[in-house]
Amino acid sequence: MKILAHPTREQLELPTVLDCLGDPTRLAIVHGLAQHERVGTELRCGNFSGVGAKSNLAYHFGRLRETGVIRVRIEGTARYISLRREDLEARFPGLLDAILAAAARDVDRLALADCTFTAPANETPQAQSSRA
Amino acid sequence: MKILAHPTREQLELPTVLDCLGDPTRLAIVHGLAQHERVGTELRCGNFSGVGAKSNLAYHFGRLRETGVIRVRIEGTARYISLRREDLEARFPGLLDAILAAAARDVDRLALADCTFTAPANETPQAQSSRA
DNA sequence: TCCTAAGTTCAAAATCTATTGAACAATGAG
DNA sequence: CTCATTGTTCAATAGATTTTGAACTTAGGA
Repeated sequence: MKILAHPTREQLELPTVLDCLGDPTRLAIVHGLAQHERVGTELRCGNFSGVGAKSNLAYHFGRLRETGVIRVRIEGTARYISLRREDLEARFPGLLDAILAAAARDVDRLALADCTFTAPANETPQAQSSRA
Repeated sequence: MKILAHPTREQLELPTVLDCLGDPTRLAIVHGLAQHERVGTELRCGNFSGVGAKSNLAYHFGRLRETGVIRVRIEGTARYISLRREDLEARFPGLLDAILAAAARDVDRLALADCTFTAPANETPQAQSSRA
C-alpha cells in the first residue's frame, strides 16, 4: 500500500492554488466536494463523472493533490478524497470560502453541471448517520 | 481616441478570474496596484517593470482587462490602470480581499519582487500632494 | 514639421495543459 | 486462482500560454 505525496501546509502556494482552481473541471470537482461535505460520507475518485476519460479524472485529481487543495487517502483500490480546508484556511484565510461561495452562486453558469458525482450510500465505515 | 472593451460586472466569470490571477506575473501586477491604491495616484502600464519586453506587459494588461480584473482608461498616449474592486466584490464577495491579503503575506515568497513599479510623482491632475 | 514617449499588434518560438486510449498494477470477491 | 473493479501511467495529440523582437500607431511637445 502506497502513500501519496502531499505538500505540507507551509508549501501551499497562492498562484499555484489559484491556477489549479482556475480550471473549470477542477473547480467543479472542488465545488462537488464542498457540496457533499455536509452529507458526511467520503467521496472516491470514481464517484465523479462527466469529466471525460478515466485518465483525465486521474490527471485532475493528481493536480489537485499536488497543489494541496485535496487530500487523497488510499484504502484498498479506492481513493478517498477530501478538501484540505484547514490548511487552505491557515495559509490563505477566507480564500476557499470566497471561491466556494462564488462557485455555488454561479453554479448554473459554470460548466459545473458537466461534472457530477454519484454519492455513495454508506461505504465509509466511520461516517453514516442513523437515518438515510 | 479609442475606448477599450471591458466586460460588464455581470460578465465576470469565476474560473476566468482565478485563472487570470493564477499567473505569477499578473498576480504581481494586481498586488502592486493594490499596494499603490493608498497613495492615491493612478498607475500607468509603463510604471511597471521587471516583466520582460514591453509587449509582454501589454499582453498581461490585456488579459487582466479582458478578464475584468482591471479597468484601463486612455488619456493621451498613456493608459491608466485601476483595480475593479467594486465589480469583483459584487460578483465574488471577499475573493479579491482574500487573494490580496494572501499575496501581501507571501510577498517575499512569490516572484512578486520581479515585478516592480516606479510610482509616478504627480502625473494625474486630481491627485497630488504638496510635497514632490 | 520632426521627434519622442507610450503602448499596441503581429508572427514566431518555446513551453505547458488538457484530453484520450491502451496497457498496467493492486485489491477484494467468488 | 481467476476475475472484475479501481485507478494509475504512458505516449500521443491538439490546443493554449507566455515570451520576444520588430514594426506600427497615436498624441504631445520642440
